[in-house]
Amino acid sequence: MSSARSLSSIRPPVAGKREAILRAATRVFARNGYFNSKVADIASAAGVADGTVYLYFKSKEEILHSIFDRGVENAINEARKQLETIADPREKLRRIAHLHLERLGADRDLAVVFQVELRSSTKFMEEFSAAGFAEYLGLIRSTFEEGQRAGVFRTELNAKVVSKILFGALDEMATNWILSRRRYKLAPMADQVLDIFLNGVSAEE
Amino acid sequence: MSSARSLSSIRPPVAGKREAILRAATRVFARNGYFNSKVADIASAAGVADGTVYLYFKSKEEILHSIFDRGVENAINEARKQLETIADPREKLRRIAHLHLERLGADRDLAVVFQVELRSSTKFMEEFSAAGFAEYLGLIRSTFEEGQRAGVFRTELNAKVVSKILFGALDEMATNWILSRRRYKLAPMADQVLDIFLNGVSAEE
DNA sequence: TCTGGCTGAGTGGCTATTCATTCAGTATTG
DNA sequence: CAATACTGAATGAATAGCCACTCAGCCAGA
Repeated sequence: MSSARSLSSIRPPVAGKREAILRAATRVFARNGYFNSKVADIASAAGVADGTVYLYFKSKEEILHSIFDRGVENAINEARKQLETIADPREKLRRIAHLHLERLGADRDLAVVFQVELRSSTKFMEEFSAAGFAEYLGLIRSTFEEGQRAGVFRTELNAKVVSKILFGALDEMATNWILSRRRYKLAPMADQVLDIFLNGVSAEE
Repeated sequence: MSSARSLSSIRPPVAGKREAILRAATRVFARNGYFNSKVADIASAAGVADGTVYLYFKSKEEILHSIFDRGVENAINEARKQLETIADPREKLRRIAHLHLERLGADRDLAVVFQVELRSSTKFMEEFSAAGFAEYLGLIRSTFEEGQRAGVFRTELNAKVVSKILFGALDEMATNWILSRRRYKLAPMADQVLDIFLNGVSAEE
């Protein structure tokens, strides 16, 4: 906390602070849980004073919201972009699954926040699901429907249910990965899930 | 609370109160979330004084633990019992899935606590998962392995991963059901999940 | 000197837990 | 049988500690 006068000013003049707080909050939330995390902890982890947090965020809750919003937005954008270059709906789903697990597997703290902290209350989840989550599920669903029209997926299946199954399976992989003390790679699980999933939903050849 | 002198003594001397508190707590946690629920709310919902809660439970957290413990124990016992009467591993898995969704679908408050409140922090989840959750996943896994030995499921699949997929899919059905404002029956989803799942894991015929 | 980003000690509100007290009901005594 | 003492479940007011958020000023750069 003792700020070296000359070095401290090297920091990027204005920007960065909001970002630093978000990153610090992700780490703190991941370690202690949202409700057990003190704003003071976040502030000190970010290297700013308590009050500074309130210059960038209205409340502790808004910090959590921001983490989620940024995360989902990035994920969806990235997915949308990559899907454009793929034609086969099966490969599209495989791509989505990979991105999903790669992203979470690359940042354990972020993963904890997404898999655990964001589900702390129905109120949270309802607000959140209204926002980006539904859109994400929708992305899976429309890809699946595309495959049904193309004849590669069984048409008698309910696309809504199917998309939940895929999402649920991936989600469980992520949650289990977090809770496991064994350190393994998360991303490769995507293929195992997709293998079973595609086998289950594919039309007869 | 005004105790009619003669009638009050008819009440079961000691029991009942603990149960009432657990039920009330389930409702209160489901509505407000664990961290936003006051012990005083639970007490008044149960029709007892604040202090009485502490005659039956060491702390607010222990109440949550108790709800979980009782729930998982019941679920596993019931599942084990029913599985004895079934031979076909495919039917066993179907049975498990049905029981899973029936149980949650029958008690929305309990479902909320299980799907949302119990995941409020890694600390909780780690403690909990150590206990009953792992056992539950194990039940699915051993059933699947039984099917592999019997030749009805593809033997090259990793049973651990497969059980997570099935659990994850069911879990997502339950969570979605809770968050949906649409009122539909949860239990029938089990068949849709199993249809795809079994199709995905079955050995060639 | 002025501006505005930043600071961090202090405030107010909140709530888990405690514990002195009450009071049925039950045993003991005369 | 009546009077008395005892027991412990239940109560709920009081406590103690916590922590999100505020704000009066500080300081660095222009």
